Amino acid sequence: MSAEAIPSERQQAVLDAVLELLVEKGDALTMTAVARRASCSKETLYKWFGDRDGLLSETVRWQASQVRAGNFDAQHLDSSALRDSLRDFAANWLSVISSRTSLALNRVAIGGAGSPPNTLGAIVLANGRFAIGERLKPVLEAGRAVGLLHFDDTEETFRTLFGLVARDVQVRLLLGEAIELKPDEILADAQRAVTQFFALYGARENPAKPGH
Amino acid sequence: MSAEAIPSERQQAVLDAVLELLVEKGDALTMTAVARRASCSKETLYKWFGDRDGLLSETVRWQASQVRAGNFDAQHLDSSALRDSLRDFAANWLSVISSRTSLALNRVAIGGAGSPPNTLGAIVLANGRFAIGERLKPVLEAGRAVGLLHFDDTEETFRTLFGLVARDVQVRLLLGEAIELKPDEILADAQRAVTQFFALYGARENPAKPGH
DNA sequence: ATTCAACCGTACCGTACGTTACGGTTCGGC
DNA sequence: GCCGAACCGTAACGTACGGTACGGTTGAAT
Repeated sequence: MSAEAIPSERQQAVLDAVLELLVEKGDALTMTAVARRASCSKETLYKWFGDRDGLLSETVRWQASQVRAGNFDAQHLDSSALRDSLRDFAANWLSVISSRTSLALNRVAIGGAGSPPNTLGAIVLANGRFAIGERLKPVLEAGRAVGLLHFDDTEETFRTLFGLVARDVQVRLLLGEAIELKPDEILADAQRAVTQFFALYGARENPAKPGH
Repeated sequence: MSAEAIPSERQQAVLDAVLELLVEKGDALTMTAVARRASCSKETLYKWFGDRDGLLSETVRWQASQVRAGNFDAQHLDSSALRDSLRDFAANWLSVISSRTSLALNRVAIGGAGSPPNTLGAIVLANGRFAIGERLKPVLEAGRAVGLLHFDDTEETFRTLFGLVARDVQVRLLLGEAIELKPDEILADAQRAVTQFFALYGARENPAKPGH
């Protein structure tokens, strides 16, 4: 597979097997185990993906292609619509970073990010943090255009929103703490983050009252 | 070494060698390389630290014992003193999580956090995220006691401050992005985080004007 | 001077994994 | 029905590493 090609159905099945094993075994994933789980030969793995790193890279892209959340349209943008969009984004982001597959992929990417070439880390960043940023910035700027938000630097503003949403959750999960996020907790957390975000960047009329 | 003992000077030299190699080689650290770098025998390594995991655990504790920042006293607590304390905390925390040694240790801990027993991840969390929380909470509560801060849940409040300080920096660094944080940038970032924090939790007189 | 414990350097063992090679099988095209 | 490509299952190779064993050396206590 070249870096741009879409994996065939058979190849997708292999990549799903990789995801399964990554969740189960963590970085102790072996090519033999992948071949056995996917009922394919190791020779095929190497023909399709080049080497172990290529297989993992393709797995990252495959998983990323599955979590693209719905787009946010900038139509009928009043305050509550913007708040809803941001809340949905935050909730989606929280459930992604706390999903077992995302955690497993981030772990192997981080574990291998020590010494170059650091292919996995770059791919994860491009498909995770930066992809979400590019999808959200138009929403923030649309909110600013209609006077609902006040800020200068879109990138900086997004980073603050990112911090308010993720807080210490991602690092704690990556380090193995067993945090269970139920759907309603995720929604409440997302709501809190958005409320705080509007307290910082929202239009000044109707000052928010954060704190609990 | 038992889990509680203080390493001897010779042992500290070994642990420093581990830190060096961890920064250089990442998770590809081998016992042979440690022995060679530290000019000691592998037999001694195993006698002192039990096994590879024990060596890494002791290294985490050793590094953590070196980054304890100065305590914050709650005397003469006016608004600017509290802001300074929080800013110093934030700046210290940013420089710690962006240091090469901390990054290397977090990477190996995260890489091994996939499958139990996850000793390293727990140790890193206890000495990092949770230790900093326990040291900062008294400051927040002292600020609340004198009416400078308004909040209900100390833990929740700290987590928000954590998010405002770290934002996406830690994850991006862990994934291998080459972000250089100069001291003045760290200080400016810390200042921004504290300003935003006071906008959310500060006393209502003198409303802050965040955004840049 | 002797003893003894700690330690260094190195050789060694078992194992596990990435990668390659090969024989057998399936299946679409002719 | 035949051919060739793609693929499966497995065996094999080379290497690298964690962990152990052992002889030699130092240095302090007696």
